[in-house]
Order: sequence, then structure tokens, then C-alpha cells
Amino acid sequence: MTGKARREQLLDVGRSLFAERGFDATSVEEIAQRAGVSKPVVYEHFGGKEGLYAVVVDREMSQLLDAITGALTSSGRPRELLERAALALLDYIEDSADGFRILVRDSPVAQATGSFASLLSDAASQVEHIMGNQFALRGFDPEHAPMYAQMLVGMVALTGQWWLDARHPDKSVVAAHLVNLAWNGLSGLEGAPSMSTSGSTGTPARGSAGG
Amino acid sequence: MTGKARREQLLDVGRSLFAERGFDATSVEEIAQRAGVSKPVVYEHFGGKEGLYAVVVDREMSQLLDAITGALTSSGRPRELLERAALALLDYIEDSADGFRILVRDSPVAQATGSFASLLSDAASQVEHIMGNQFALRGFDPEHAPMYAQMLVGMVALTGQWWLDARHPDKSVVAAHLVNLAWNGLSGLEGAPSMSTSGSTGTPARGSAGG
DNA sequence: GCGAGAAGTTACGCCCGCGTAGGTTACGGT
DNA sequence: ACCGTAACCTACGCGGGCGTAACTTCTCGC
Repeated sequence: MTGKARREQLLDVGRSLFAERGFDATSVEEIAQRAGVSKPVVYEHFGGKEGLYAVVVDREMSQLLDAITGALTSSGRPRELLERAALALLDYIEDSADGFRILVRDSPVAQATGSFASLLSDAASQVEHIMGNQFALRGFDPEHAPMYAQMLVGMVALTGQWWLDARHPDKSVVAAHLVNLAWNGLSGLEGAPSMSTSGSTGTPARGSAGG
Repeated sequence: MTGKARREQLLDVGRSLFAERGFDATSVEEIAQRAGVSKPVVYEHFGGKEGLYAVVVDREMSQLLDAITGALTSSGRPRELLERAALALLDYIEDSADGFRILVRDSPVAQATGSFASLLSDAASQVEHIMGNQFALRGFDPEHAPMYAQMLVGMVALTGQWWLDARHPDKSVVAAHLVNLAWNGLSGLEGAPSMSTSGSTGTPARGSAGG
């Protein structure tokens, strides 16, 4: 097998194992064994366990970050951006679940350099920028923008983490409900929200429930 | 030193170290050393590293869970319950930061039995119950209640995680803004929300000059 | 004063998993 | 035919950290 191909295979195997067991509990021996080779091959390609892990994390990080950044920097009203960003995350989770598991389940290595927390704060700062503008328009204290950004990011991120296992309802429905909550709040919740891209209908009932 | 006292001391030292380095990276040797004793003492009291860790996690789990459950099962309108639950979490984070760090930073051991994820899903199921009632009153699909519960819990939890390091603004302000977003949504956001009740630990909400 | 037991110590065995040294096969160019 | 190189293997050194065995105070209650 050619070196390049072997390298990619090892990355696949490593990603899968790291997702399943975590960094510490995964041995180089096991990675090699599952790839059908012996240990030194791994060292040949990545210089060690941390090297392989670093590449895996780096790829996943940039993939997810690109998707989210793309969504947040596209043109449209803030509500649409939020919707796209949520959907981007769910898309990523759907077809790269292992990668997401790795990012969520930090590691001693990535802790310092680039962890999931840093990715979240990166996303949050983008949201923060958008919100800062809106706050300025409405005359709110812009100092609170970071906090609200954090709340939104947290809501989306942990909902994604939940959906990772639940996988139901469909991601577009989840995204619609996320936007529903974020936009309308519990007091003005719509019963059956829909994506803004496919038209907006619903029951806008801004009456307080009391109770 | 008496056995009971030594046991408590080891728990303190262990909590601190586990919070700082994580489970794997913390050695029994180090725990013993920082407590001013030798390794076998730890084994005498807890049977091993996992034993000590289990006790630490169990205490933190039940402490936090009790606080949140207490808030969510108290009497009042749902909005007040949310507010109290958020404040309960922030209270816990404030005076037990190390414990919170441990819960967040799961471990290979606790993964199966009781991890932070299980605590979240526990909290979520309580929220879910409350929301199910509200959904029924409003004629919404109750099947979506778990999802909204997850969103709320996620929002609060990750905001707490952010506040763990930020520590600003004051926790009562954070709670007020959490409720603001959850209740009013971005479209109906208030500029300077205030608590509907005073803080549980006697720290009253500070009125700040809104923009 | 003196045994009993609680509290603690030093020293060791052992396993696991990382990383490396040195040898083996296959294949393309000359 | 023959050398060089790329891919790969078996086998080992080594360290760290868990858990334990056997020995030493220290302090009571009598």
C-alpha cells in the first residue's frame, strides 16, 4: 500500500478509535492493529500518538469552523444566519459524528492549543459581532453582547450534542425549533416553526401564558 | 490526625487536583504528597484512585442535582423556576468551581455510571415535564418538549461554563439575562431585565444603567 | 509502665504502553 | 543481474504509576 493511502487509512482508524475510547484509552498498538499494520508504521507517519491525534483534531476543527464561519458570514438577516449556522452544525454532526465526538471529548493534548472550548469561543465571537450591531441599533448595552452570544452558542452546541445520539427529529426541524426558541422566546413560541428558506408560517401568539 | 479528618482532607486535595489535571493525569502519589502523607494512606481510605474519584464525583453530582431539582420543583410560574434553576447553577459554580470543572471534564471512569451528560439529561427531563404541561395548555405538540428542554438546559449549562472563567457580570445579572433570552427571545429582548425574585443566597440584583 | 490498635512509612513487584533499533521483503531504474 | 529505496516487521528498552507487604511510631485505657 502506498504511503499516502496508508496515512489516510491511519487517520480514519485513529479518528474512529479516539471517538470511541478517547485519547488516553487508545493505544498506538490498537490503532496499528486495526489498520492491519504494526506499531512502527504509525510512528513513521505521525511521529507518535499525539502527532496523529493532532492531525485528526486539526482537520475536524477546521472543517467545522469553516462550515460555521461560512454560515455566519453569509448575507442575510441575523435570523437567517442563525438558522444557517445551526444547520451547518447539524450537517457536520450528521456526516462526521466521530469527529464531533472527539471535539466534544477534549483531550489533555488539545487542551492548550485548540480544543472544542476554543472553537466555541471562536464561534461566539462571530455571533458577538453580529449581535453587537443589533444591540447598537436597538440601543441596548453592547457590553452584554458576548454573554448573549455565549448563550446562543451554548444552546445550539448542546442541542447538537443531544441530537448526536437522538437523531430525531430531522435536522432541519431541529434547526427551525432552535431559531423559534432563540427568536420568539418561550412566551412567543410558535407551534410549528418552519425554515425561513422555505417560507414562514406559524401561529404568532405573543400572549403571555401566565400560569 | 484522625481518620475522619484525613479522609476529608484527601477528598479536598483530590477534588482540587482532579479539577486541575483531570483523572488520568493525576497520580495517587501526587494526591498523597500534597496531603502530606504517603500513598498507602489513600488506599487505606478509598481503595484506590477510582474509589476516591467516585466519592468526589458523587458528592458534587448530588450537591448540584439537589440544588437544581430544588429550584425546579419549587412552587411558582415556570419563568420563576427557570430563573431559580439558573441561579442555582451559578451559585454552585461560584462556590464549588473545582467540582464543576470535574463534572464538566468527564472521566473514563464516570462515563458509564454518572457523568455530567447524565446530570444534564436528568435536569432536562425535569424541565421537559414542566414544558410538557405548558405545551399541552397551549396546544403545541408535546413530542417536542424534550427538544426544547434540551435547548434550555444547554443554554444555561454552557453559559455557566462560560461564566466559570468570565465571572462577570454578577451571577444574578447573568440569570436575569438568561431568562430574558429564554422568555422573550431575540425579537422581544429587554434591554435591562431584572430578576422576578431576589437571589437565593442573599445577593440582591444590582440595578445597572442600561443603554 | 504496657499491650492493643489506629495512623503512617519505606520499599517493592508488576503491568502496560510508548517509542526505537535493526532486520526483511518488494520493486523500479540502470 | 544489482543497487537503492519505500514499506513493513519482530523484538526490545524503558519509565511511570498502580497497588501491596511488612515494618514503625503514637496514643490510649488500665
